[in-house]
Amino acid sequence: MAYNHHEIEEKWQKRWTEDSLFSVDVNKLDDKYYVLVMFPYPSGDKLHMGHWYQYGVMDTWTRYQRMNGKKVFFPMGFDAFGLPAENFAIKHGIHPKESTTKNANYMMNQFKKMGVSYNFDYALDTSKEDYYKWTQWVFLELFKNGLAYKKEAPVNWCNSCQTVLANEQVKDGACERCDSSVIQKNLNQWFLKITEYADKLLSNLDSLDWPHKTLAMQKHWIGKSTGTEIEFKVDKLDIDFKVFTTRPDTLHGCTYVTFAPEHPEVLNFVSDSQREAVLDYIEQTKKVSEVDRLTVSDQKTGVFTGAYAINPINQEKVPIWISDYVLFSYGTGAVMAVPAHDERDFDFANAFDLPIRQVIVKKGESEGTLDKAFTDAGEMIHSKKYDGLSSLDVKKQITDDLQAMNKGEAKVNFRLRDWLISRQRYWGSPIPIIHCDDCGSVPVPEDQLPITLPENVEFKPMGESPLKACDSFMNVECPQCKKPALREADTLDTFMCSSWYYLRFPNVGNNDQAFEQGITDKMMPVDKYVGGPEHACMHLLYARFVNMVMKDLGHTIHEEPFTSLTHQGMILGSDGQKMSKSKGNSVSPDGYVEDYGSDILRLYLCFGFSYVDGGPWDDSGIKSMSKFVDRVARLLEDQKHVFGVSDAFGDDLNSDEKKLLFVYNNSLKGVTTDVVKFQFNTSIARIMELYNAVSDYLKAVDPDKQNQAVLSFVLKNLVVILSPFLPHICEEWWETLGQSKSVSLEVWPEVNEKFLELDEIQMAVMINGKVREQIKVAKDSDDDTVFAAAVKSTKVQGYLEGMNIVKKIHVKGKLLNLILKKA
RNA sequence: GCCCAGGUGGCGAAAUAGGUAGACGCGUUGGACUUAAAAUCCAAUUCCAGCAAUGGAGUAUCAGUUCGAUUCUGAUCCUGGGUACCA
Repeated sequence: MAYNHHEIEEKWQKRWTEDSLFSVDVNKLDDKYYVLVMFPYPSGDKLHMGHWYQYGVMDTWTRYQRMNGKKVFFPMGFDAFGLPAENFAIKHGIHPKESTTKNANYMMNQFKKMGVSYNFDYALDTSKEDYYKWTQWVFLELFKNGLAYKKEAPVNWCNSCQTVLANEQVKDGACERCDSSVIQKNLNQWFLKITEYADKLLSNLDSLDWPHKTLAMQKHWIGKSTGTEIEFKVDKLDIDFKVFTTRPDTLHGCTYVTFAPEHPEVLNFVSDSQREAVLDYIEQTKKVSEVDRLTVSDQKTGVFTGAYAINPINQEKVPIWISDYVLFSYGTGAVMAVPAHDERDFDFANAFDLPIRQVIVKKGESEGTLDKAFTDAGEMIHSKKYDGLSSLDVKKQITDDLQAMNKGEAKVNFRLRDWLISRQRYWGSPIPIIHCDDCGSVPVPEDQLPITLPENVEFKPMGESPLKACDSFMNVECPQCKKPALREADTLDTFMCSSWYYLRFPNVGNNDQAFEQGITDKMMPVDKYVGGPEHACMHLLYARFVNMVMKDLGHTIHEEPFTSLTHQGMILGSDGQKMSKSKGNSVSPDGYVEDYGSDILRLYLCFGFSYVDGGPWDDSGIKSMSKFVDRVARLLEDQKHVFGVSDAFGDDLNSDEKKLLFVYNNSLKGVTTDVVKFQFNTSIARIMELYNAVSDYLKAVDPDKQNQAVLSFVLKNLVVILSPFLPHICEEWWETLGQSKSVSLEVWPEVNEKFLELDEIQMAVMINGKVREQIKVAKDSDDDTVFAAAVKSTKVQGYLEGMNIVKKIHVKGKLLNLILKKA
């Protein structure tokens, strides 16, 4: 049963398409099972080994689900807008539309050659008008409901990409895409109010079947913190300001107040004598922030403003400073400094000789000199009426008291910031807004969508959107007052495209709506979503947000888009480093597909790694996959004669046959439970055990005594079980064995527990916790029987000599442990 | 610094409601077949000692709980991921 992988791959791919074997019609699909793998970017690198790992192995998983009766919807598309195509265009002078279309077509072809069972009828491309028309619609829905707004704000600017970035797209102060350093710029940009959904984004996490790690990352990224907002007054001036603190219990220990340097209020109370120093410092931080305000240093800097604040709890007058350790963008941009109980305040107070007053001590201890801030809870001191109380209780009391005085209230703050979606780049969806001098930002009427991206544009990055230079695009009339107006020139962050694509898939081809509620409510949520962990705080957060908004606007009934999430691991270069062109360690799958075939590469990717971990690429194992498949092929060839025989066998089985059926059922059980858990490596190990058992049986039993019915049964099912892992080869085998229907239409076999119960079991005999002997006993033997069997062994007797048995521990079916002591 | 994972043979990895550590595979070694090689088949393979039977050690390190710990508890070290003054 030798095979030519080129021929059979082509043959079966063609057959699958002709017979529409994996096609579904979402209109007729009830009780759906929506499987989605994060769609790729159509880059010039085509499908690389990582893609194969992600898409090939997930296809196996999906084929398995289908054979288990799931009515699978498994679409695929391209996240085609984005910087790489644009940069490629700038470098080589090929239009992004041309290069992405070419790459997408090529990659789609690769998918087909891979033999994946996608619903190709539902493919989409985010850079095509029939898709981005609706991305623009999604934006307008947000805009019309007050969730999109434009504001002047300090934003992250990547000089190399010549565009702004959302907070999530900045990693360690560097651009997530190109790794060059990010600076701050004040610009007027579009934001989406994701912060309005912070609470729901956080609380819903508990209901998701997602990796613990990812939930933790999102939780941390959202960063909810519960505290108190306290109103201070500037001494001698009619200025009030608020500070946010999670430790209102330390309010009596506040010995100064610090403002962020860019806080506009500062200029209203700075004293004349300090004005110059303050302005200097503000200038200085502007410069520093452009270099690396990101690096945390213990060396605190700051300047006294000459003004004083009045602490509302005790009317105490404390100095107001400015320092860059206070962030303008978080809380109120000003903090009450309690050096005794906050590490940053402590460092600052020491640097500038400010007083440190301890107001909490460890319970039962008295006040001492602090060599660092005491941040734990404890017992109140120097806090007037609160003295002696537990600081934990005082948090609430003091907040209540402040509220009664109208000087404060409980407040929740989030670390999450609004999502910046403007990009000063060409290759993205235009933002459907028209700027009119009289009417302001006017949404493009829905019937005018899509705002088509013009093709004849000079798209060299110049710090502002290339569309700005395209007069025919820019000049329009205002939809409201009909006066001349200008289009928004920025394009949408590509994360906007991928934030709703799962809603579009079941609706591909619908030209009247982004998604039809009847279909969407039926098809959503995605039952299994798979993709890389690098999207934990970007795509996965944005998608949840957009879906939530769509639900609140009544377009869908599901609040969470992805019920269950799994991250595949990453295939690294053989040097253990992330594969990249610049490191020269990337590995192409194409050569292996050519030499061994798509099935063998897929099998190796399943077997050689644990799926969620990934690991360095090493091709020394791929040959062994090929050898294994050859062995199975030879076995089937040798046993060809049994396939004409009925596979019905009776109860009259000898021990060899029972043994074979034990391994068969045990392997099947293992594969059945492991595949759903993404443990493809152990699944294949179980199948190899089955092969070994068959081969042992054939060696142990004379050919004329071999039970052909049992063999026929086991071998047929071996092909069935292998088929999700080797889709083409198994189809070919299945056909050769005389089957007329596709093997992928077979129902996954059921485990027969009867054969997993053995009459006689092997047990370990331990002496003082060490395994010394193996005995065989009937199953369900009681303590005495097992003990009797154990002491029959001369080896055990040797250990017992001159010893007393102190204790016997019998774990049924597993072991007997004898605890001995010298007599 | 903080948070979260993880550390098991020469290698990829299995096994955790506490119960025979190393399944399955790679590699290596020996053997069969062959004029020879490849392919295939058989056997061995955690380490140390021993011809062997066998004995001892062993799941990052050190303690602890237990008849019994890769699994539970505490401390330490290392690797990876996240985060970076969030008040």
